[in-house]
Amino acid sequence: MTEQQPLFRALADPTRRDILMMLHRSEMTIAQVADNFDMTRAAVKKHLTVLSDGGLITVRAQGREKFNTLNPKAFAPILDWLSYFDAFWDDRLTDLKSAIEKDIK
Amino acid sequence: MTEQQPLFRALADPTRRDILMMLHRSEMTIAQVADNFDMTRAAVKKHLTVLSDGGLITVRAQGREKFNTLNPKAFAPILDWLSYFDAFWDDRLTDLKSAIEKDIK
DNA sequence: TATAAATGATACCTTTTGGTATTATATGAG
DNA sequence: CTCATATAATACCAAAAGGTATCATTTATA
Repeated sequence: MTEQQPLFRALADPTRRDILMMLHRSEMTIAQVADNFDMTRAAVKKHLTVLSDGGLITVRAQGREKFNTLNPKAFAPILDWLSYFDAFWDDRLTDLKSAIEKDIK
Repeated sequence: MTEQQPLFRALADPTRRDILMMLHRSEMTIAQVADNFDMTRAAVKKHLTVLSDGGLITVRAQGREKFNTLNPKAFAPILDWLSYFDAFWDDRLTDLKSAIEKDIK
């Protein structure tokens, strides 16, 4: 079992979930992310570190800037975990299946 | 937007995720849940309260006991939230779609 | 080179969180 | 009724989390 705690922890804070939404649109430097929040860059940097620890973002240095990029693959373990609760999952799968089959026709 | 913070918060603790796994098998009283952990009943009760706040379990009183039951529907908002990151979602959908199409043949 | 900009690294503070201990209340069994 | 059992409620504690302030380091740029 891969360590899932850093991932769940990373998602537990609303600021961090907001950051992920932003990074979904485009990669951003720390300063750019910080501009969107009413807190210091240092605080935002801490959130980015937690997101990185959870594998949710990757960081690329370019000159004096650091570009933070969303890593969508990191969400997979959450789906895997959710799939354990198959009563719920089955309902969703059924919906999805019928939607797709309809699409195929 | 329904308040999703209590839900994400409830999932952030490993003990609480373990409790959900247990309740997936069958509903349990507080004492029964507590028997599975190396901590006091009071501590377990707190975790159950957080899970209840997140809508993940429902509690039914029967005599002097309280039966805690998993509420799988509460997971839905997480999937909704995940679906926002469609790059990830599309991959999963693609896999799912091919699996289903294969099944149809 | 001098200086501003972007980030890194600490130290520090306050609040929240996860936990215990203790006491009280309600209910089931003799 | 009496006593054990299941839970509730509260106070308390240590550690983690979220945040600020400050100073150092690296990199563009005038």
